[in-house]
Amino acid sequence: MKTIDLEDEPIEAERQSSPEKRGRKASKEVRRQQLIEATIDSLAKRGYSETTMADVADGAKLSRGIVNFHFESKEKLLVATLQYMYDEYSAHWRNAYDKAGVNAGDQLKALVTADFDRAVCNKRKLAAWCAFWGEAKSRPTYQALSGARDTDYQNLLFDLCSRLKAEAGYGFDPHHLALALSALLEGLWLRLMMGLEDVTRETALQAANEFLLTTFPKHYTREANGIRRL
Amino acid sequence: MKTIDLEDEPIEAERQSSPEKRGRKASKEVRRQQLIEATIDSLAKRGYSETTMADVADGAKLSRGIVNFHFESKEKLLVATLQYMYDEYSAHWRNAYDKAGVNAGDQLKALVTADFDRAVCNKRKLAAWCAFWGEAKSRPTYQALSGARDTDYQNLLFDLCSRLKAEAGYGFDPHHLALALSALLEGLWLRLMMGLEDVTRETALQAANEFLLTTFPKHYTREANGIRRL
DNA sequence: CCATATTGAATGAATGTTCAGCAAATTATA
DNA sequence: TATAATTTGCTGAACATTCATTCAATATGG
Repeated sequence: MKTIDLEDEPIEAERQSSPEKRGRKASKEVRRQQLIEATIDSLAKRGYSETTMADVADGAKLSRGIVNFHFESKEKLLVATLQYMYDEYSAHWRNAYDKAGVNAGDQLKALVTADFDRAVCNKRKLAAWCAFWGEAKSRPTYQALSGARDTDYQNLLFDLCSRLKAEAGYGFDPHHLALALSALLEGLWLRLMMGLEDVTRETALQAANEFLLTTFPKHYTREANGIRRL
Repeated sequence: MKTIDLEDEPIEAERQSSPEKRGRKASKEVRRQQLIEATIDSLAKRGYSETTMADVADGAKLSRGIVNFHFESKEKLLVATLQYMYDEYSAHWRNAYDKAGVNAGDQLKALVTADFDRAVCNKRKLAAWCAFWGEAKSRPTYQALSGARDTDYQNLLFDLCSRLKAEAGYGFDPHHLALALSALLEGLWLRLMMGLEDVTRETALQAANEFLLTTFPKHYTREANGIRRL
């Protein structure tokens, strides 16, 4: 009855098998990317505190000193990795938003759906995000980048809540609701990452949709497979 | 217009200034507790990866070897600390629940309010929780204890959602809604911990109440200061 | 004194960083 | 085209540091 939880790609998948110069001598950018991917792997597999330069180098099948050559220190590698994930996530939701048309209901639904897309929401990435969250409080450098749902995202949610409220005369406070919504999404990510219970990408999305349904009853309706805008 | 955000107690507050034997030779239990508090301090101040035995010992104003004497290893100290926070949180919500009477609406409101009580929801504790979350995925030992909102809590939320639904004929799926609610609470904690934006305990609680209001419109009503059961 | 708690220096393992040297790619020269 | 010179990417051993753990010596309270 439950779709055999789509265990996302194995953590160590050969990701960039593109024929880009592999053996020796790849371009600076290719190597940096390769090392960043290896870092995400390591964060996901061993956690922040046990991610070592050696493990990253091994994961990239390169020598020990390589990271200090392309990045300069472990700290800078980690910041670059976080920046990469941040940029990727931003591009992802902006893209979903742009494709959603002009209707606020559609736009909000698109944002929520995008959040549980395999591209950004898989064990590997979620584990890496959480590793950074755990260190963010005590590291100013991480703090700004750790909240994937940043100011832009938050403002957009607020704008959408306000528009839906104006359209249907809901009684809620759009500020509080936007905060609740982004917290809900992040909380669901956390649950997914923990991997306890039987929470899967599907159930998480259903829970988020349940929120949309009960909060904006005049905008959405229950469908066989998710929700639909009225 | 905004209450000067109640910056919770300073991280290094002299917590147990009780005249319990302080100088030399305290009982086993007193020392353990003292070291656990120092561990929470360190986790909050420096994060998991930079929490060292030396820092814990210094924080407790004791010598370097002390932790290995009372706990046995760093690992066991950390597990004991997590267990302590877990027990404390559990006792806190159970207590709030027991005091809430027999009405499901009151009980749910009590649980949500308890979640933002200073006793369990302050920068120090939230930071410590988050430190563990960041390591939980890669450490089976932490995994079970890291989800403060455990199976019992989740089941209770489900039960309450179901009862409210039965009382007022709401259309939601109680499973999904209970998941959404617990994720919302955890997500708000995460936001509070990050300390970005202007999210305070008050705004977080308001956002959670906004959720209750819109989801259970027949049970709660907006009040000057929060919500009230109808 | 005896049992127990505590100290703090010593130890050894783990790990980030450095760097001299090597090799592949690229360019210059004949 | 062949060869030399140079740049650039990469290696891995050596080094320095940090840190958990051990333990012999010491202090304390009963």
